[in-house]
Amino acid sequence: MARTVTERADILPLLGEVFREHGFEGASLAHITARTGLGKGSLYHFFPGGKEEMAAAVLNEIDGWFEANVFAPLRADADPSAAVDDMLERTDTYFRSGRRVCLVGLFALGDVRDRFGAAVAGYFARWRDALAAALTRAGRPAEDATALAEDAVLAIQGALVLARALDEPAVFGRAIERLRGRLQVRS
Amino acid sequence: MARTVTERADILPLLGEVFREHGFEGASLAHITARTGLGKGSLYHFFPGGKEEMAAAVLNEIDGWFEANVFAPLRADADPSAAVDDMLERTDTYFRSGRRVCLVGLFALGDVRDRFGAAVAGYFARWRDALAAALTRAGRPAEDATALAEDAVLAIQGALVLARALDEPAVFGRAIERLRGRLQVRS
DNA sequence: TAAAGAATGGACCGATCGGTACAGGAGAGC
DNA sequence: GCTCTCCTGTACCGATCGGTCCATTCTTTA
Repeated sequence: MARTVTERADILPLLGEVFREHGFEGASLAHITARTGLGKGSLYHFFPGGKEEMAAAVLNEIDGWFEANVFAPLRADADPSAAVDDMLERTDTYFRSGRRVCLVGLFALGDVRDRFGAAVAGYFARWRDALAAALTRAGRPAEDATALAEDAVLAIQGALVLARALDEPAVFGRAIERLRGRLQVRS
Repeated sequence: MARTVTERADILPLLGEVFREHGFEGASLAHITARTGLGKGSLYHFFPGGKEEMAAAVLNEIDGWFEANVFAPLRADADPSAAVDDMLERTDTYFRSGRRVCLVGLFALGDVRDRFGAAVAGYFARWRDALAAALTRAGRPAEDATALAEDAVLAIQGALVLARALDEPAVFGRAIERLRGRLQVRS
């Protein structure tokens, strides 16, 4: 049989797309095989745990990307307010300016939250705390930093919901722009 | 056979619960019959269009509630800033202080958005516009009012996502509190 | 009290679900 | 060439899916 020299990591983005489009329950094996081009045999070879393991792997990959590209810089970058700006820019790019849904947020709303609860909660908690740390380092009082950080993370999620609900991606860009103003260090 | 003198309207809240818990795809007829106590015969008697008609009816009921209790007052109440306060309070009550998910937002994220696109978009658009109208009437410049309204609607949705993701309902209350400050008429 | 229509439960349908089993082809090492 | 491991497609499984159908029962009306 044809061998498709596929790496497990190569198909994670495709799996992510399927879960984003259909949710966990709606992402049937038929959808997954169609999108990835892999038969069930290959799929279960790479992910013996089935759909659950696939979703966990995708969540883990997303988490890793944000940890490396967003959270870590917020916590440790020499220039905290530049790190905040970078966060907004990378977030806008990642979510394709509001045309892409947040898989973690999607899972949070559904009943799969119970299955991936720790991963989902950890992702948002670390985002919020890393942003609060950056704002504190930038000179904000701790209390303001915490509130602002929570507000920013929540606004990003809400903007994704509203952009998709209204089928108006520009909503997301406007929200990011407002956040830029709100998170800026007051001079 | 036992007759359960049920009104169609009486089971809408139960249907809402099932859709909220499992999403559209996940809300199986088995779940629905279990929750409502109605057999498939009765269900299809009330909703000949099946699940799709059930979901549409639930969305319509939700929309009606918000239209009467939130949107209309925002547009026409004599005291616009009191209407804004009422909106926040009723929203907090409706979403059980962050313990309840927004079905419209949930549908917006999933692939069912395409099926109920008009209802979903209409709900959020009318919320945003009604709030903008109230803020304008309260003396805000039109541009500020529009931006503030969009930001508030989006923050409510995001707060619901984050509250559920972190399993921390208090997130919602804090978001509402911040909105109260942001939407207040500056004296 | 009899006929009509609304409401009801559940058997049943074909399709699809997630998952398993397995036979066999491709490539690496020898 | 041989073997051994890795990968692959697919036939198949029981369970469940949304939906149809119908005999039966209850309520209403006259």
